[in-house]
Amino acid sequence: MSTQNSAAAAGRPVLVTDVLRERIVEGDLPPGTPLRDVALSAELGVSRNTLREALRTLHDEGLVTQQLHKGTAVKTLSAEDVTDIYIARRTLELSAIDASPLAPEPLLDAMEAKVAAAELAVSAEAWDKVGTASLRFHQSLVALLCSARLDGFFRVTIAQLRLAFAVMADQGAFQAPWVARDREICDLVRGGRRADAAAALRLYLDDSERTVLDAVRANSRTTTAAKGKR
Amino acid sequence: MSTQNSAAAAGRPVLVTDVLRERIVEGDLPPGTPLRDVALSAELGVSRNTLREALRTLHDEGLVTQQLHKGTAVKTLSAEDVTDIYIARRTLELSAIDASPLAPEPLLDAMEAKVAAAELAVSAEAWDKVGTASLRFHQSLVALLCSARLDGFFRVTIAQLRLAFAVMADQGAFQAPWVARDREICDLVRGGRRADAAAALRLYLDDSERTVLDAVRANSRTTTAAKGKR
DNA sequence: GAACTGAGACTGTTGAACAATCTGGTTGCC
DNA sequence: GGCAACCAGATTGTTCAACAGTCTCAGTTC
Repeated sequence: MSTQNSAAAAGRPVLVTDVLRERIVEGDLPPGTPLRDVALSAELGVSRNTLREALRTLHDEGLVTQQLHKGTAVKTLSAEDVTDIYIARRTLELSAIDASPLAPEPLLDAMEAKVAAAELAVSAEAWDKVGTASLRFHQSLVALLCSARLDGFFRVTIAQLRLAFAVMADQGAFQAPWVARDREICDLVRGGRRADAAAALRLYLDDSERTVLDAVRANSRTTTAAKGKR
Repeated sequence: MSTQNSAAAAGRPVLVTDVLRERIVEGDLPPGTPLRDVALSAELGVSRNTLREALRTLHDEGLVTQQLHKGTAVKTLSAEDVTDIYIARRTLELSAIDASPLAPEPLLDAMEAKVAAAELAVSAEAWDKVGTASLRFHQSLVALLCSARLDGFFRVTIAQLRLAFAVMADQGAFQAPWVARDREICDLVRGGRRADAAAALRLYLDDSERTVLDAVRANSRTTTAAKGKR
């Protein structure tokens, strides 16, 4: 009766996986950080085997890299990863707009609620929360497709994208325009103007990809320079 | 994702995962089969912990179900799973046709090669191979999107679909028309007639979904009846 | 300065052990 | 006879300790 499991029964490995995933996508464990199983298992109070299971799941989710006998480390996104992720985003999000006329009303409401939440974060100037809130809107957009599998894939993909966010310089108030564009897209979808919504989303994703790519390239330059200098 | 490095650097857990996945999608281990770790680890010559890691990966891939303290079993697809999977198929495959004009030529050649392989299986009357060969064509279609992540997701999704194939009555020569339609779609894509290709693929997936749904429903009826009788 | 070498650290994997939980059958009671 | 409590075996979830294989890196040697 020590720790009540409020939700459905979850084994320890998934608990540990959730903790580590949170730390990684939140930037607490920056890309490149080695994840030593003996140290982590001691810190989290679980056995090495349990921790290894968690690391394997994170590997399957693309959040960490595993090299035989070299261990596990938080993944550093390459430029190819970013373009790959944005192909997936365009595919799913544009398809979702296509399918929006068939989507049940509650899902559209949920989508609007996510935009509102993002706007709230902006007006509260909680810049560290804005990026996450915006991504939640895009997640709810994909949810219009009504496929749990696509939802899960998109969630994992977005988590990977946050690996890049973690190393980006904090943009502060410069994040507000993204939310305004989220609102525009959301309203166009709700208004049934699919073509306009798709066009706006396309531009949005192009701009977003460019921004993230620049950040990733800048980061890779500094890290390789640091390594070279050493 | 997990089965990429054919050459070296493959730990035992991924080896075991590959073996079990193969047995499952090949129908060797039919849906509902319990996977007892102690027996399996002995049979495969690995420790229980190693086997457990493999089972977790298969769970993450949606090929098995895991209930706390009730163990692991080969997943039985529900009707909802099938519709879910076909939403994903429509989303990815139709998007791939949209993107086909931008796809590099070698990928289009590879796609055509997969159709030819399927046709070869038909003319050889190797009916047990035809379904797999056809799915490989659809995999190569999605590959036109040029996203490793989408490729991996589609591979996993198709593997789940094969769980349904495994319980379907062997249709023998009735599988030939599917390959003819694959050929038609392939040629339309190569000819740049995207709209026609998309229309043909849409009909194809509708028919395919209906077929699989019927099989899954028939199977669930028999299994529930059998359980009730017992 | 480059190649060899050896110690230490870490990973990969195993086997045994124990607690918690599920399952099916048995007992006892009405 | 039917039903509930219950008990024993089986299976899972998790831990721990151990060992071999491999990598890293500093020190040594030429």
